[in-house]
Amino acid sequence: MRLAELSERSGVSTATIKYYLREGLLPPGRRIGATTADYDDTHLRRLRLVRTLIQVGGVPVAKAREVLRHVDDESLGRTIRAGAALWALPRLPEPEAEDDAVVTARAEVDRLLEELGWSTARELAPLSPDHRSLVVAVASLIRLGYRWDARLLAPYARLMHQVAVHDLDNMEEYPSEAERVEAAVASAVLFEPVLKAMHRLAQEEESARRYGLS
Amino acid sequence: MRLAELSERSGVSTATIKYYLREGLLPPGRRIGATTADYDDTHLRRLRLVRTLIQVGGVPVAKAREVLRHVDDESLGRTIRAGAALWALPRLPEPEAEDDAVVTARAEVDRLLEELGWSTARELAPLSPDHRSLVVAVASLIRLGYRWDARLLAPYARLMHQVAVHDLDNMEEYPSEAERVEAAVASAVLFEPVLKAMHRLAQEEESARRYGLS
DNA sequence: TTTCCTTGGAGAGCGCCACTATCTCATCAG
DNA sequence: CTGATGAGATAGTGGCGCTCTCCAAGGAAA
Repeated sequence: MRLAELSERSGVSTATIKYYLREGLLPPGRRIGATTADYDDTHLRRLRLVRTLIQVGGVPVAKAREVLRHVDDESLGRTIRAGAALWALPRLPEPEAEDDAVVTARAEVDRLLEELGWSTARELAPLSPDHRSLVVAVASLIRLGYRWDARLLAPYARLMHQVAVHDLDNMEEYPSEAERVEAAVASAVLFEPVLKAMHRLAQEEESARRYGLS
Repeated sequence: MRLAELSERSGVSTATIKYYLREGLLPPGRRIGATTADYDDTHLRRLRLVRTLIQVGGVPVAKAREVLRHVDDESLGRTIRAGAALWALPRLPEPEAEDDAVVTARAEVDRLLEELGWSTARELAPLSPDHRSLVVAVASLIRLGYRWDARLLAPYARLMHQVAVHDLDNMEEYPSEAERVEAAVASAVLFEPVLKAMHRLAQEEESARRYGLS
């Protein structure tokens, strides 16, 4: 199919598609003439993934390119490939300074991981952007005066572990390697809005049950 | 305290504080002279909340102003006040068109709520931005070819309900009304990064347990 | 063949947004 | 008196996701 058709089928303007091509988010079409290129379903699929990353996931274009580079890197094994792609997703900004809140937060997070027995997470702690994010978020809570210690955090973490078990069970359904890596990225990005929305709906529901709607 | 001290204690530049004052995110200080105003701990506390909303929560300035307006609205009862503040938080953009994916997603979400017995969420569905967000996110999943139906979503929703129960238990610890409303907002905004980070750490952990680190 | 529309490609521009720099003028401390 | 500091207002900056405009070369319709 040509650019115009790709645009029509995806609902993305040709100008934007050209932009994505330029930015390397979408591989170029197969050239079939000096002024024409041919796009296929893989382009359509990739375009939808790109739009999802950017519009739903709020992933900046530069980060999306990095993520997709890992997704396409066939030289890597499955776990590493998915891991690299996920680690390239954007997170909270670094803590500006190693202040008291950050130090306390780090200690609590470390204690939490120990209590949970998440040995891999503990080993990877210095490297993992997720570990850092967690520390930053907990530090913010502390700075606002909410005292969240490992004991309070642990039940949430255990619930998230259950969620992760579901995730991986679902992921294993997909037959090909590439689909599983893509599914890992898509679920990481799309699952957050889903969980977020469910979380707030659950809060509304539970709050209405406890206190009514007044 | 004066502006300079507020700036120093919060780590936010005086220029930025002036900007927040102008934008109405921070109430003006008590004027104690033609060229001086006095700020107190409530300003410091509010400033930290504003920074958290903007930097950690990624809430745009205009939205933050709206949220805070509800937080400060003493004419409302507790549930409505917290609800209004939470509903003012930003979400996924509206679906561009009511296409097949959106229709299917809406049906699945409605079925999910019924299956869960979340009657309040069902009543509020047409109004709730969270319901809409959930539909948009599920529609994206569908558009990407992942068939998530109510049966698959339900376990996640039940887990989120357990999380919400914890949230409200924790919230009840706070003595004053204002603190509880603020805590509701702060936990909605800060809890998402916490859950997100925990979710990804849990995925890494579980994935390493299943497949090793190779 | 001629005419006109479309294509790929590339640069510049736009609109939004969160600041940030600068300026003015009034104070107030030493 | 003087120099620093404060409040207030305006204009500017930098990043980002597009979007506009132009161009030369095809390719299709008459």
